[in-house]
Amino acid sequence: MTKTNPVIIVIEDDPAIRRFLRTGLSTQGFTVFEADTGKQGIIETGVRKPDLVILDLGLPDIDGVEVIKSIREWSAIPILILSARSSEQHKIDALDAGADDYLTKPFGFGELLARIRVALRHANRSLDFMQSEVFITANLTVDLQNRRVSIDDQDIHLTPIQYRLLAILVKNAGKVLTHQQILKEVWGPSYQENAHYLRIYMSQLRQKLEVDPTQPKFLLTESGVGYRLKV
Amino acid sequence: MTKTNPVIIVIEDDPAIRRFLRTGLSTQGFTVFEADTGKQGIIETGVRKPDLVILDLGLPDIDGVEVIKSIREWSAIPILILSARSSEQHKIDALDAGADDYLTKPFGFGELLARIRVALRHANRSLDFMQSEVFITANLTVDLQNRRVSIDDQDIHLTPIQYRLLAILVKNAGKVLTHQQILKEVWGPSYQENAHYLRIYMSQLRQKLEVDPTQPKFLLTESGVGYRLKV
DNA sequence: CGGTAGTGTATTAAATCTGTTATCTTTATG
DNA sequence: CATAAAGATAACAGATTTAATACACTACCG
Repeated sequence: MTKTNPVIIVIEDDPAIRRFLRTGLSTQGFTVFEADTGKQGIIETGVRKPDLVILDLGLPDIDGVEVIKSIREWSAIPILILSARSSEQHKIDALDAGADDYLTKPFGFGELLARIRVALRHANRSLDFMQSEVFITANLTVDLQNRRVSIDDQDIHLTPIQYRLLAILVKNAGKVLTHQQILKEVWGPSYQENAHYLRIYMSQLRQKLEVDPTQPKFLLTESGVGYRLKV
Repeated sequence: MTKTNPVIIVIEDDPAIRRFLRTGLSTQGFTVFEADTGKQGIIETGVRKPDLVILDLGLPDIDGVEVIKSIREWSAIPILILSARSSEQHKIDALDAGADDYLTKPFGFGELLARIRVALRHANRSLDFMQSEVFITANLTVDLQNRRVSIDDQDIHLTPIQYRLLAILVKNAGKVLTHQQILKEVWGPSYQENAHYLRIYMSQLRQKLEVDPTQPKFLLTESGVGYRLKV
């Protein structure tokens, strides 16, 4: 799992400011792409799918508000406005068109970074809900984020212990887990003696999840050792 | 009409500015509550559960950044900073502590409103990206933007707590929310013990929204864990 | 062949968790 | 300050989950 840098697109016609932003943001660990016109910026945004757009409102070709609207037609990417115009109506128009923040030139680079962090924070929060890594084998689906288990797209209700047991198996899918490990994780450290509870609940899980509980397809027994979830 | 106004808490020690904000925001359709100290503001926020907090950093009792952190310990409510201090470091500190925007006095009221709209937009977008801001299942419709709940196109009146409870479920539709999470979001951080309040209000919600409250179709119980709104 | 260790399944009582009603208190509002 | 709406609290009935017990089955080995 490699952590990739956040991607930022700078849409700005002034080469000096562009350069200032590029070098500054790069050293802060962002990957920066640039565009010097509104049209170009819209295209770049569509192609690169950045994490954030920094947009100068004073572009030569299109009005900045149109750029905002155009991006908002298909995306909720945070848009941060840079502008020399400090008139209130400009700010209101841009923000209502879908911009997330508005900075008036001249601005401090530290403040810009802080506001970028705010914007990325927002974006990540909404992303949290979407990206749910789901475990799938054959007809079984386990969604640990949403605490949801389904078989053939049909929701299966599990009791807390049954779920915890399945969850630890999913988290270690493919690996053999010893009775000890499972008991400690699911029931707590003081239950390590009662190994038969584990069999009871494993049986219940199989009844609910396996097509033929007597011939388990994924909830496998490793005799004398423990259990394993087949991938 | 079920529609209730968005609630804003103004934490500000200067009575003149407080009055200015109260009258201005009220005429714009917001319900405004006030606090003149940081401590009071934190308490009010916990009790009222507003949609947005407007916070003056120059409070007499506690440092504004501490107020931000205190609220952020339990809630993601948008916080908009008003401040006479225009120093960059102040802005960075506040934004990194968890504030969502920073306005320097003197500010235009129109810009304040626009930035409030941005903040509310963010809050409402937590799950549904740009698609319908309206949640629909079977005969139930929940419009978070307009705070409107209807069943078979018939408006249903919900009390504030009932609505917040439903709203948090809708925002996390499909996901299991623990009692703790719900209590924290709906009643505030100090109510995490009183899990039975949750049951009472869930019961009320079911009475109002489910066809057969004894056989819930979307307001599902996850015994021992929490509740979930079925998608 | 019998015994043993490891395993799977059914049953049930106890413990825990949940739903609902009723009542009292607080709050908003004219 | 009276009234209505909403919220807090207490009490109890009902449902679910868990723990505990019992018993059947298999494979392996002497």
